[in-house]
Amino acid sequence: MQKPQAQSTTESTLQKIISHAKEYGFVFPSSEIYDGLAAVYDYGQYGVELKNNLKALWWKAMTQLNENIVGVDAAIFMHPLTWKASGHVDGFSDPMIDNKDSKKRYRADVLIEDKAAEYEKAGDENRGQDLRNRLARLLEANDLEGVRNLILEEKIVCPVSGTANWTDVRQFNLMFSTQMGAVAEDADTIYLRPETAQGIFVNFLNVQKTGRMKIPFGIAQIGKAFRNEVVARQFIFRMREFEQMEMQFFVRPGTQQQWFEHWKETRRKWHEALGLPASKLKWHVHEKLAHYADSAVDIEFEFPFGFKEIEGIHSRTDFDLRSHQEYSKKKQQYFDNDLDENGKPYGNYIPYVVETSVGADRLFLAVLSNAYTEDEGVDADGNPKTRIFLKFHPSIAPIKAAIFPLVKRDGLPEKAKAILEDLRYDFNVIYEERDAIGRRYTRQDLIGTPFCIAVDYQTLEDDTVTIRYRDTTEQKRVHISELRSIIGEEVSFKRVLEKLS
RNA sequence: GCGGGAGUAGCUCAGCUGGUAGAGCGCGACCUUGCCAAGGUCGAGGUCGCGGGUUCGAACCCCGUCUCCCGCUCCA
Repeated sequence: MQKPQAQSTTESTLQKIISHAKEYGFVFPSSEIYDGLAAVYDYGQYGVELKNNLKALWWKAMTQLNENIVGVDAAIFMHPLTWKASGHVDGFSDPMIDNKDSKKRYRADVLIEDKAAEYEKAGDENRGQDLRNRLARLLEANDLEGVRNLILEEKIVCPVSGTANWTDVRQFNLMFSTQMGAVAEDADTIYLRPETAQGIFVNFLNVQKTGRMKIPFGIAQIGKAFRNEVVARQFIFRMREFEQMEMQFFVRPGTQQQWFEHWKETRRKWHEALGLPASKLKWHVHEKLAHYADSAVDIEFEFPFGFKEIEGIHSRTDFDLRSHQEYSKKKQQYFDNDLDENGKPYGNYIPYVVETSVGADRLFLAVLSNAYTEDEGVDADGNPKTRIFLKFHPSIAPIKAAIFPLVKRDGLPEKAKAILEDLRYDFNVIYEERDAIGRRYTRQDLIGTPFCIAVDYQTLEDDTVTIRYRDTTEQKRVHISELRSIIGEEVSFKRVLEKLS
């Protein structure tokens, strides 16, 4: 039997990347020996190096290269009121209902609101308003059965099947919850944070005061977040456990638009500096804004399955700090000593916030799919073959260089190992002597190692080695003493970050 | 959660009308070799996703279930 043809080349590209990621130790399905866990993945030996490099590069760009941005690492567990204040408890769940005939799913509240709008359009304002009021009361009381009864009572039918054969109304809360404390009945429900941002907002004053931070300033954080997505798909693009790299920039009210523009441009440049081509990046401006935002734009990358968000830049106004002030009863304000146009201090205010938020796993997938390269060429016998390699920017490659003795005797291994010993404290380098040297080159191509260093008989005479470049497969003969500076120059974060200024 | 497709060795797959599993590549050891997936010898690795059922006998037929991919739905 024939394997079904892939629907399109883009789908098979994703398939190839998933297979490659698994086969060469980048990403494994979680708990695979138990059949895996839906939408959860583990990073393997090379994946973790790549991801760590991406995080380090982001961290450097956001904190150390900005005098006024510092980092925090907040706990995943937070006081339950945090999520009341942020709006996630009320706004992060939806009542859903399915029609059994058409198999279509709807938001139950939307169905009823549409019906109300229908009445109003027909001129029956009272009946429409009455319906809305009843819905509001049911939602307030979390009476899902009541919502369903209301749908039946109003004889609301599925627009597709035209029937009223409905399932129960179910609440899909996107936050994971658990209990804190040893005794469950006494315990409070604790949520796993659905975003890292709140860990920054609740520490705004701690950092501002202990760091003597002056507005405008930022707080950066890298950490895990959790969302119980109804549907998690597309490999590591949408996972239930994922990692965010985000920075909240606190600004004087009224200046948020200029800072929004600033970060929008800065962040896009960062992705380009990393090697994501400009042609594969685009803006997506949000038409419908989240409850906290006054401007929002995504940076989208062209994944094998189309343009999708890798980073969001949001102007969050003072929504979060103001809300935390209300719930915590602690003033979240800042005294601004700078003088306004009238020569008077700006004084007390709750800062506005501009947020940049990258999905670390999405960035990983973007970098991996961008790096995946198939080159048509010929093998040593002149037969056509495909050379597959991962074209990572050297600064983020899991392994920076592999050192090979040309043969496994005559003192070449010892010479090669001495080079390894000299370089390993500065770079992630490996030594390999098994198999023919051509195969060793290929193995390094497959995991994206940018440089291979070969020790041959000439090395014993004059201390020179060949350095072979992954992308071109070309070789150059250099002195051993030059290796540190050649590799160091290529893999330095500076090569990436200097493009930002 | 619904619909469609898939699950056999690390990877890609073969396995006929049911008769208790194979190939290529890869992997490990050794020999030979020495610059782009070389050759030879030997070897490891699979309760055919899992659980039931039918049958003398199931990778294959039936039922259930899990996971992945695609399309819906949802997405702060």
